[in-house]
Amino acid sequence: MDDHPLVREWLTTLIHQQPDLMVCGEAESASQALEGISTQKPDVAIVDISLKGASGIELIKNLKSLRPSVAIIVLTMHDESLYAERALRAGARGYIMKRETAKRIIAAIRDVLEGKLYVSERLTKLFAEKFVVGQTTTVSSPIEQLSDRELEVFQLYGQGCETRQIAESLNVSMKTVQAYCARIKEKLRLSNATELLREAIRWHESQQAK
Amino acid sequence: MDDHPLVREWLTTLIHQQPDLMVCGEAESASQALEGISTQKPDVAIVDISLKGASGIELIKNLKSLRPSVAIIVLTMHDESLYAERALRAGARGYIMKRETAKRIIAAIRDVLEGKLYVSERLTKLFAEKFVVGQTTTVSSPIEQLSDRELEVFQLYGQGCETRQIAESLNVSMKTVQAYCARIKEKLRLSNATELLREAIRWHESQQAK
DNA sequence: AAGGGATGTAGGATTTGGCCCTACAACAGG
DNA sequence: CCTGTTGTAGGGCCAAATCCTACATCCCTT
Repeated sequence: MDDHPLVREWLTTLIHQQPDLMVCGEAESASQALEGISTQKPDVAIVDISLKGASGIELIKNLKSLRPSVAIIVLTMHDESLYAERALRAGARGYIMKRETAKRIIAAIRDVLEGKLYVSERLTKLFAEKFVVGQTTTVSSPIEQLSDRELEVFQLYGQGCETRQIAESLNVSMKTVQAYCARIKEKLRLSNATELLREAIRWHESQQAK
Repeated sequence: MDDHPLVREWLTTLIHQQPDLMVCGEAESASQALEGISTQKPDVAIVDISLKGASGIELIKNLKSLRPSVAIIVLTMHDESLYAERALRAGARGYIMKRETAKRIIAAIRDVLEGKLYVSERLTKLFAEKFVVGQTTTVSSPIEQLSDRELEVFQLYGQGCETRQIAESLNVSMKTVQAYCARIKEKLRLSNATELLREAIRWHESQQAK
């Protein structure tokens, strides 16, 4: 599932070229995906975590709880160092960036079908290191300290959303969003909404640039 | 040219399926693109404006000045309402979002090869309207339309000031600053304070970069 | 010269949203 | 088991955004 028809088309073609794989459905949005997965019962679901509306992490959690048997692969342009860990903790079995080659993607699908975890070599090492160290060190950016939900609202602010819109797109009350804001401000040591907004926008722009 | 091999692969395949079109090169970065275009002399260049390093708009300008005969199509995930105008003013002949279908993309290439401009219907209308309304004086950036005072507050917002501080440093009442805001929003077609702040910060950062 | 639009300035009224405090259930980890 | 973190949200207060209106200046055009 991906919200760019282009990428979906490409992926479908690619997978069809493999004798042992088959595409049983595509989806543009989270709800479509959930529906398709219910009726088609695939072994693997490939999702982008930058979907319209809310977060992909949330989607993964939903998928996982509704259809635990479906292995989820995240295919996205977002940088792995920030999202991979969250995605995997949320229940994904693979994380691959769009900048990887076709071969890799097929390899990832095969790995995951066999029950293995698929992540880049770089990440494997990083996880291993983190595991050994016990997470005490390596806080490169305070943004990593944000919880999933906090990060979501942070991102949405960065995209130019307002509190109301964020609340709507996450299906929670504005009060909740404001509570997240308070926690974000605490974690990032920001003193007011303007600063938060500024940081969110900066961060968003810098992500964009990658 | 695109920095996701995936998208490049897909595009190449797609174009090769057309009997009348041919891919003569790919590039991952701006410099590669300039080099490839110099040696291969294509009729059309398809570029993403979210490349590593500098701005894609800048790249378009460079391409345009170095190889005026190459028609440029922007293929990107960035929202047209924000970038299309800049891209076209910078010299591109087409703007299409990745979320469009393959057909559209091929159609865009054909249109541009024939010397036509390719933009979405929505944008066509928007441009037409803008044109009719006037604006004969080629405003390369709508920011140039701002009056002195308006620009001052815009800049101050971009630097991270808040309304109160701006009012103080200009020695006027907050009311006045708010009035400027209203006019800025009108001129830049922004609908609320958050958007204004976003644009101000963006603009500030981009000035910084120069 | 007169009239019209843009500009600098600001008040009033209303709504929205930010901010502080509190709360509570679920879950995770020590 | 207890404590901390996370997701969720209500109440109340007040600052700020929004909407409307106003008016003096200055510049441009008819």
